[in-house]
Amino acid sequence: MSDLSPLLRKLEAHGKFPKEDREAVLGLPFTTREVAPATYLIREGEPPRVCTVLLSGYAFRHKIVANGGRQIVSLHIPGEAIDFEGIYLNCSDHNAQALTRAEVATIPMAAIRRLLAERPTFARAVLLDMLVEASVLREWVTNIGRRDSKTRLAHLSCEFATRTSAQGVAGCTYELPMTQEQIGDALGLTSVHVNRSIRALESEGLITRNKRLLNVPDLARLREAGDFSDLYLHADPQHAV
Amino acid sequence: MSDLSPLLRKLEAHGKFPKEDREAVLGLPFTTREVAPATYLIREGEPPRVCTVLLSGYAFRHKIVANGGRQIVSLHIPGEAIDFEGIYLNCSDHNAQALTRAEVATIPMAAIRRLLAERPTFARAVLLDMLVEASVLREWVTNIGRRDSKTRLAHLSCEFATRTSAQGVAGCTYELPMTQEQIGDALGLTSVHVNRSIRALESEGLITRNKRLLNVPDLARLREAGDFSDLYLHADPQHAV
DNA sequence: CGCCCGTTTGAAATAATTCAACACCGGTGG
DNA sequence: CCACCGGTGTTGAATTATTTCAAACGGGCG
Repeated sequence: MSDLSPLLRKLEAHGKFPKEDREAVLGLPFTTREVAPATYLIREGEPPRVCTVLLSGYAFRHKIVANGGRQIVSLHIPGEAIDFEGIYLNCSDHNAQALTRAEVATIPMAAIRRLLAERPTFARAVLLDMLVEASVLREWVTNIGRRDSKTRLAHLSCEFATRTSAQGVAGCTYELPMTQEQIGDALGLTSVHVNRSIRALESEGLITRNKRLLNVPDLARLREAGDFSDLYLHADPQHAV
Repeated sequence: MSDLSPLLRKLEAHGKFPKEDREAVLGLPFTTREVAPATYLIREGEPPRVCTVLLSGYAFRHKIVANGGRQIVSLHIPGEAIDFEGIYLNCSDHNAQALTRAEVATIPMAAIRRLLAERPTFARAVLLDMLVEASVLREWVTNIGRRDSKTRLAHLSCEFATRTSAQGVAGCTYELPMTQEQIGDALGLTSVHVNRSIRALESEGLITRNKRLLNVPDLARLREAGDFSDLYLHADPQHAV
């Protein structure tokens, strides 16, 4: 049986919870289900009644623009709650879909709100999570707005490698479970250009590939190429007060 | 004498505070100062000891990339706190500067944290503010990643018009207090291209200008051109639970 | 085996940048 | 008072990055 421990692990990343908060999180009511790739988890415009947490697998959020284009605005790894905004906002401003086959838990939003009011450490962790999410979004704005395609791609690779390994999901060889079209939608590029950028990084020896299994022989060099600093991820516990 | 009422007004946008929270916010210790345009309010890498609130004037946050480019990641109007992330993160991941001459209040971060622990309505408003900020950032990612220059510019104009008029700062003729270079840095474009896009909007009759004073004769048309929906601003009190 | 989705590649078209020059305007100092 | 100055806005021409369109390829799966 699966439980909410991935969520707890994520929330405790910046500081361990006291016993009561720990138990309160693990004691939240929830149901789980297994979903196929591309299953919608949130739909823009709908009121969120439940909070969805990724227990395993990956997910992404996206928005659609007038000309039909799609922009992926965030990627999510196991342990992450993908709709904390539903806590106080009653209208979703974006969509979310599973990227891979995934196991998700759904928690009634009311239970989350109650915990927020009763358990200060939990409330703190949720706010902290939002602060970090905003920081990541600022970096995405910067990445898309001011870096060329190769740099953008290298940056995204570094971010993914860093986040997954911090959560113990993957090491320096990892699967980037996205099609090139999805990568393009995340970087504000077309899939064709993503393909050319990937091959450029490959030919420079910055990455090697075996279908979607990425290998980064020299992370330092890729970070250099991607203008990547992990400061914005605020993953270092020392960086939280 | 200026006080923190602009901050209170902003925090109360989604729901009035009870008397105690109200007084607690207005009773926060603070100092004010007048700053010139371009004055740095936050520097990347530095630990935030104080929380800076805009009482009047405008400000922006930005990040610098390896090739020297700058990306503006958010704009701020009176009443907004520009570094809530300092609440729990002890290292700034971006810079902030005044856009215009501005009056800013600085509040010791410790006082904010104390209030967060003691006044639930205040804590809720701060979390809500972060949720909305994240939503705006997602829209910026989308705007920069997937819309062409004219649409991007129209969108930014609509956002600015909507946000300022919601705070009672301006109406449908308003000053966009940015140079074309700054607009470019906000949209991921060059100043030259911003200029051409502005003139294109002008020639289509979507905006008229008198130096930096913008006039929008038909907001509905500009919204159409900018693929703008104000849903993501979550300004409607009904949208908050 | 054949089909479908995703990848790869080339060539042409387009959006945006770069570089350069000039106009404008408010402010400052002679 | 005028001349100059620096920052901003405007414009054109050349260049570059990225997109678009189209076609072929490959591999996994029914």
